[in-house]
Amino acid sequence: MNVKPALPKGTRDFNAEQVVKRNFIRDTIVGAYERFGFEPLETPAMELLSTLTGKYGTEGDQLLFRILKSGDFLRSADATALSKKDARAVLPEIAEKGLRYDLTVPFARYVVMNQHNLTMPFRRYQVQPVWRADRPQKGRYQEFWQCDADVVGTNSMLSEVEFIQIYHEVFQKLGIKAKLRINNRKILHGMASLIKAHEFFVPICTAIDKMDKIGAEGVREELLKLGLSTEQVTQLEQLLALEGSNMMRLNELADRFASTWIDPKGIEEMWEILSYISQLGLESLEVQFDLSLARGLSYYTGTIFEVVAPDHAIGSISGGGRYDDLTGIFGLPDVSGVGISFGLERLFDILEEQGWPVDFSRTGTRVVFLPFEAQGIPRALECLQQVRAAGIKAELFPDVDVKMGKKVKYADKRGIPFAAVLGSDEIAAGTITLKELATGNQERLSLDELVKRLLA
RNA sequence: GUGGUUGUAGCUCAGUUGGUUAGAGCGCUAGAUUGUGGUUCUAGAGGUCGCCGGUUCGACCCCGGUCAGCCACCCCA
Repeated sequence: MNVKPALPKGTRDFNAEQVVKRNFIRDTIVGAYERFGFEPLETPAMELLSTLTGKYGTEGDQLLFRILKSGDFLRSADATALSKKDARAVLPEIAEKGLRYDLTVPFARYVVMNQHNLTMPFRRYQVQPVWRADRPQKGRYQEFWQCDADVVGTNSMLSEVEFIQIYHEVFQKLGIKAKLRINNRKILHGMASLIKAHEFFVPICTAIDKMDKIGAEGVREELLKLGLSTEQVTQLEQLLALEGSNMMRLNELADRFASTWIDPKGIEEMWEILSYISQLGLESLEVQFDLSLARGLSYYTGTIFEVVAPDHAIGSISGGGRYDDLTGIFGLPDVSGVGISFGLERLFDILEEQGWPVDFSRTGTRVVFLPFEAQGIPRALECLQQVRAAGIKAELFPDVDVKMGKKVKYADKRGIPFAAVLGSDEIAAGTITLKELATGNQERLSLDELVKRLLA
């Protein structure tokens, strides 16, 4: 009986070319992280559900992949829960582990577990896959890779400033035109308080976040549907419609907050960030203080980041923010953290669309040795040792019985630029015939000459 | 999780109101070419029409279900 080979929904294989390209993105990001002093961390694919649940909002909890207990787990499960056929009641009985949903929560767990061994502020980066039971779409997968960096143990806005510098560096190196949208949850809270509708904080955020998708009119309708009065909505719209530079809008907002005794903390934080980065001259990254940015994981409490590529309709390519109490849930209060996360596959998709900043054609095997018959193999092995010792990627075509035409064809199909032919003539003369596939030119060379030629 | 849409050869796609042996291009294999690939020519292989069930004398085609891709919503990298 044959099973039909298939992949689970929302997962993919990566062939050689894709892996090389993905590694390029990964190396670019990791290189930036390391230059900023972040050190690596890896955590398990699975975490206890007690670690994961409740961190991502009700939506997020539904997207968690749960792992069934081993063994005859139904026998020990609570009978009444099972009899109700209520998944929510049964799940805790039959599953205690889940696949991680992001890298930030496992990081927070790690920080708390290792708090006595970590020197604060603690900075780490982490590049690993995460899983979400979401419905797949373009640029949206059930298994995807995140490239995170986080700093915990400092309230300083310099952390935010550093992440903006990292954004600048990474997108410049990748050649992606990027726009960083930045806001602060505290400012959003202030806005909700200003219109005296703080009890609607979360739905207000989801509504105004849709600004660029459904427009001002659509947002207005959503807000009214929440039960806000026309005056409240109008007041909110005035804030969202503020014009001018980042600083001008921030100052205007500060005035309004001050006149109504609203906590200015968020404003101050944003002001600090914006003034630092204005001195850094980050020309190739557009930074936009955007009051309509209201998304992000539910644990964010301060700064929130989102990066979009304006030339590509693929959603956000990076997100992040500050979380004041993520470690508090695990028993370590008063440790503020801030982090960002790049979505590897979305960056990949963008670069596939617009082209890559480097040429990957020279990354594979550079020369393949083609002995005519078995007598050529010892000579080929000897040559290969020397060629490889010189740092050249080289391989041997192992089957001598096939015709030379097929051997050369192998080189051609693999995209190997050079074929080194070893026949009885060459062996007798102590030479190698080196054929350049692209031109068809070939020349008889000594081994030293061949190495020199391949290094050119 | 909700709605829509697509699913035919390795790939991109045709397929007559349901009627006998389901086609094309590219790719693949072999030969022309027993020390040489890419061009050309010749021949060939490859499909339980996503899967399961139903209607029918008969289903790639109609109906139901299911799986997967894509799109919109929700949310997000």
